[in-house]
Amino acid sequence: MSETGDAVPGAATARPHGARPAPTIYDIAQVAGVNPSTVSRALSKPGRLNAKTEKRIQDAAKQLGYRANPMARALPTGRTHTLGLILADITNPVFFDVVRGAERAAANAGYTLLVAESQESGEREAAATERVAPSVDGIVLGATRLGDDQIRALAETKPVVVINRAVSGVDDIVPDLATGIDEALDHLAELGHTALAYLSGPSQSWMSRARWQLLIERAAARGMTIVEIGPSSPTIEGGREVFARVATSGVTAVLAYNDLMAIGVLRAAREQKVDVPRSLSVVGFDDIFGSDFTSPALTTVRSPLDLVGEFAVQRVLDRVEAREGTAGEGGATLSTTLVVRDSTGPTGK
Amino acid sequence: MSETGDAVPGAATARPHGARPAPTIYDIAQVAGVNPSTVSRALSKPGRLNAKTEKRIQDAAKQLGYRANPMARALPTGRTHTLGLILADITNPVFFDVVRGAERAAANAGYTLLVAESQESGEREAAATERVAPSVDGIVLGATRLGDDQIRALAETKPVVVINRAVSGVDDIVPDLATGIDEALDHLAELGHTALAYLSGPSQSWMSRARWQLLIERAAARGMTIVEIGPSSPTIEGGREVFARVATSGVTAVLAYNDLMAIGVLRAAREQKVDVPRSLSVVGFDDIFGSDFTSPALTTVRSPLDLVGEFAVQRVLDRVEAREGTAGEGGATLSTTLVVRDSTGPTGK
DNA sequence: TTCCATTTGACAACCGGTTGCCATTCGCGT
DNA sequence: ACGCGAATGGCAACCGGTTGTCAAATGGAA
Repeated sequence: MSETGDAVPGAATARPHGARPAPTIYDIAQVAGVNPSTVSRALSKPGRLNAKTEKRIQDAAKQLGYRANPMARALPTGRTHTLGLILADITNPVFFDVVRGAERAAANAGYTLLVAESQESGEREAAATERVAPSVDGIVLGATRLGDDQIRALAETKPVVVINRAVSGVDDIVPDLATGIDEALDHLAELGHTALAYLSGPSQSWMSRARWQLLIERAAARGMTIVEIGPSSPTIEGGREVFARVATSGVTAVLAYNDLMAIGVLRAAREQKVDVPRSLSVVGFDDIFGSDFTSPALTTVRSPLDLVGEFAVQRVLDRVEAREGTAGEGGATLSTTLVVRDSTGPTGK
Repeated sequence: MSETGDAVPGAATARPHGARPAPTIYDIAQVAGVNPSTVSRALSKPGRLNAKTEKRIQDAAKQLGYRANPMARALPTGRTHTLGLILADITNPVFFDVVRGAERAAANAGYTLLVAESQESGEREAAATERVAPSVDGIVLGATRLGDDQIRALAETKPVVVINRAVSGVDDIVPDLATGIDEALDHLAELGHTALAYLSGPSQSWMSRARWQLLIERAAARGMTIVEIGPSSPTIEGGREVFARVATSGVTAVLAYNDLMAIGVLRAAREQKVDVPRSLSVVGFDDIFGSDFTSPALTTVRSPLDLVGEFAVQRVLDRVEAREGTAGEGGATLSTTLVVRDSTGPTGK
């Protein structure tokens, strides 16, 4: 007889929060009159057991309000059903959609998302990664400050997918920049622009360099000229600061590394009484939240960031579950597009 | 000698990902020549052991690159060192700072944050909560769709703190609305406004009602009149839709339930050629990211959302660690303030 | 040197599941 | 009615820590 949960001797059940302990498979086993291992099988491998027995167990589980203890399950299996998402800065609007897409994909697969922030610091990021790594099955790294070697080392530990960056030997999800850049250049060409400037972001930014590379290449193909101005801080302030150099560069249109910088340019232009888009066309990248609040509303190259998050999670999951996944294989579905708003217009000439 | 990370002896068992198994206290015990339990004590209760032994063990741990397995630790102790943050909508900019503040507070305390999103659906939220609850020590609930009873039931299971809402019997962190509202009304009064309108959000929104209650009370005290227009969707679209009713209501200033709605009003006003602030002053709530991108830039009542997140986590932690915490006790440090920008001005009269 | 009070650290049980192995039972064909 | 193979479910070990108990070792005092 000896009751299971009640008269536990030494335990004294001095629970932290005074709640009664959650039911376990042992409780269910007792109610259903079977062995705990049978309960485990009934719950995790439907069909393995006699239908009647299985039903009896499931009824008991339901009746007791049973919820499997994830920790207990993770211990022998090594699988936590949790994924880590590590971001340089949660408040950076670029990541909003990434987080949402990732969260959704994870939830759909029955996984939970652990979000950690590195506050733009390499050390903190390393610390955050170390803290998160042991309790997740896989990791999505966004705008990481980690070095290639650190990332590769991590990737040998568990499945890792990098977003918006490429690290040789590590999976990545990067939207296809070419489509959006082509559209943007075509758009500017149509409006008569031939002399462009690129306002580059931080010099270490993989994405800033990638955009710049593609821009020179594609601008050249169209017979347009383009100069790089920067690098500078990828913020509103950064954009504002380089405005003077834009104004004196003689270009009629600028593409900023990101929307924040583009907004900075817009502001500086307004302060200097430079008319956008009449005297200067401005194009951003990312289409972050709020980029249509500005006046003029910002024309920008939109990345499907929610899909980036979603695909990144799917890719990690493919690896975790050892299936030959091809989530988001080929940038086709991850193409970027130009969102034309009011910050671009015909050249003043 | 023996370099740190290199010759880790790992047994190279066929792991899912091919990685060598993480070192355990058993490995350390073997290296240090002691019993595993001794290792456990050396690592978790410094001082309990002979200094020499302790050092030897710690050296071995360092050499092996030991990281405690959180699951294994959580199993006997019941403490996961993880906190759950459940939000209705991660992409709602109002939560950005909450997430950041919460993440920081959690990280500082050595805790990890588990973020889940309910996608504005009560069912999904219940599901998300159920999924998250077993693996966290406490929960912060933001903009929840759960009923009071559900929340109370959850709160009996583990420490719960609700933000931006009050549920009797459950801890909450709500900024002090009065300070900001007083400032806003004083500001409008100074500008000559006497007839105001409040654009209310969803009728079930606790926060929308709370703001409205305070507004009538404080407006009356100043001899101002105020009418409620709404309820409507707390979005840009929602704000735009009620603009017609604002225009015909005869008021000279509106306070919108949140910035998104205020921005909607700004847009509709521009479309209708209504000059803001000359013909109409507009005040928002929250000071979300991007609310200064608009033109005119939005005057808004700012809530210290990062502190809300931070205090909520601290409060949960106080309960989790059973200390008599008083984090954020008294709204003093959580006062709201008016951010005056360009959407408010003297009445046209 | 002897004896006792303290340290120190080993043993083993336990947290709540999972899973390989094996004995039993069942159903079926003949 | 009998024999056989497959279906079923019990047993026990294990995942990696934590912790109560207790014996051994240590040190100090007499």
